[in-house]
Amino acid sequence: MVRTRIAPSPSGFLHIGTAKTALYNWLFARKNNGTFILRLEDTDAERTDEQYVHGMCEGFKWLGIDWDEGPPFGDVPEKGNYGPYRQSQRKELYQKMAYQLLEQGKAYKCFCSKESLESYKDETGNLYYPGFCRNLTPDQIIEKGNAPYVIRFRVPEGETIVNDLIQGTVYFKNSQYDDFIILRANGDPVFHLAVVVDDITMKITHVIRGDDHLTNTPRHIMLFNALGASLPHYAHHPLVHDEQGRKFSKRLHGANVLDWRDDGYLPEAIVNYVALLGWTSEEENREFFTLPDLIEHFSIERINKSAARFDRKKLEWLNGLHIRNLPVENLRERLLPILEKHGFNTSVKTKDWLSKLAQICQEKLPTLNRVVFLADFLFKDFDIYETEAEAKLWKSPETIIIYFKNIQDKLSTVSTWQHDLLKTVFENACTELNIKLGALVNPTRLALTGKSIGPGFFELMELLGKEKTIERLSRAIEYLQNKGGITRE
RNA sequence: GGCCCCUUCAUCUAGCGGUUUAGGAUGCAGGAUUCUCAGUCCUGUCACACGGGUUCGAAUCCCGUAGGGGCUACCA
Repeated sequence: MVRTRIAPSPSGFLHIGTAKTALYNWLFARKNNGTFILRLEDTDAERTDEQYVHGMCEGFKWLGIDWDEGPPFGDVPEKGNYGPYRQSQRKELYQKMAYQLLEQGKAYKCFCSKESLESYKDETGNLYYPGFCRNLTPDQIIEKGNAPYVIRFRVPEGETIVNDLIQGTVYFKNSQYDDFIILRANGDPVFHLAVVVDDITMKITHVIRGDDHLTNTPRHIMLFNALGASLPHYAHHPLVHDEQGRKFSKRLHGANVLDWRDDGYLPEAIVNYVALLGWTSEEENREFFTLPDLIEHFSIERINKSAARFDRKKLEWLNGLHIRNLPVENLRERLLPILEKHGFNTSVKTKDWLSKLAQICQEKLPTLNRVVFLADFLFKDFDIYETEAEAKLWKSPETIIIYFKNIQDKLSTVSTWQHDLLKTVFENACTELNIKLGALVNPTRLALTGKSIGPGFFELMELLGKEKTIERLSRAIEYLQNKGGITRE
């Protein structure tokens, strides 16, 4: 039975890198009918904040990464039989294990204060615990009385081998690790102990995580061995870099997964893109994957060893692809909150009307938010015409006025306001005026929408409605007459 | 600094000793379609970090060099 986990520290929002790790763990579990566990590594009370806990869970939910076992979230109570799933609630367990190691002589009490150790560094200038308390006699320990102490792990001699599913076999000399602390003076566990104890007790079979943990893994393996537990399989994947090739800083927009939601990206696209950042399908040249597709094709063997840069442009392309892949009704529902957020009242429109809106915008949307630009004129009147377009399309106001009056007359007699019929009306007008369709459509688009670009013209006019169309034509004619007057002076 | 990992077009990558004039995608440039934009289709642009080996033969294996990243806390 495969059991994987994502173990974030709730000291910030859901980082894109954490999302990648979560996704890989989730995919691997789903692929193997295993269990995916969410565990919060909140042993550092200083840095933990409930709002981050909430943001992370919300982020996972948004991405579609659900957990089979994990702490309570919102209305959902704790799930799973290996809880609690917050390290802050498992302190006694860690202490028990630490003292077990202490009794077995695999760990020892260290009475050195942090300050007193500051001057001890290795040849290279790094702090390195010289082992002052490593061989204290029982009498010496009794002498210390109630002096505060930490528990340090007695790092054994020899070497530790990491057999990694992605990195291969990596050798580490134990001598490069000093006797690290496993239990702090205040009784809190340190990350390494907590991780190992949890992975043991939660019966984790596969630890998939960022390769920033690769050099921590020997410590973990030594602890597993000391605790007499068998090792999980390890898979260390490369980190996600920003567009400059550097570590994806938390301060950067986009580091927070929910930034993408706010920017109008689909969770499907984020998941697809992030999966591709360091993994390829065995199916060559395929890039479009839904979550079920990913479950079907995912394999650890095809994860790369080199770090990948984040590329917004490619994400945007993929996002457009996923938007176009959505059934129109689905797209409509996703567009509604965005429209509402911009103050457009969608409740006065029919479902059918809104579906048509989604349909005429669908192939033009790189992001959902773009709908605001493409369709704002359908919800509110505008006060200015796009300047450049006006200069280009309404170069000779007198002529345009003639066009507009002509088409306005014809439109006012149309009884079935439907795009195909409207097109015919325009075609007739063009024949009559002896101009090409574009020569009439483009200036009219500016009159109706205030812009030179937008959805298909006849479709847009259908949604605008007869009354608004006639009204905006009148407004444009009036505007052009005034303008013409000024130029004549 | 030490230890560990990485290095194919601008970017994500395929490639796992001969099938490679190194393939795909994004981007960029151009063309076609067209009521604008977009989409779609077509064409073009662009790479094996460097230096040594091994081999009949290397992007693929080995060793150096350079560059990038990670770890090096009573953070995780």
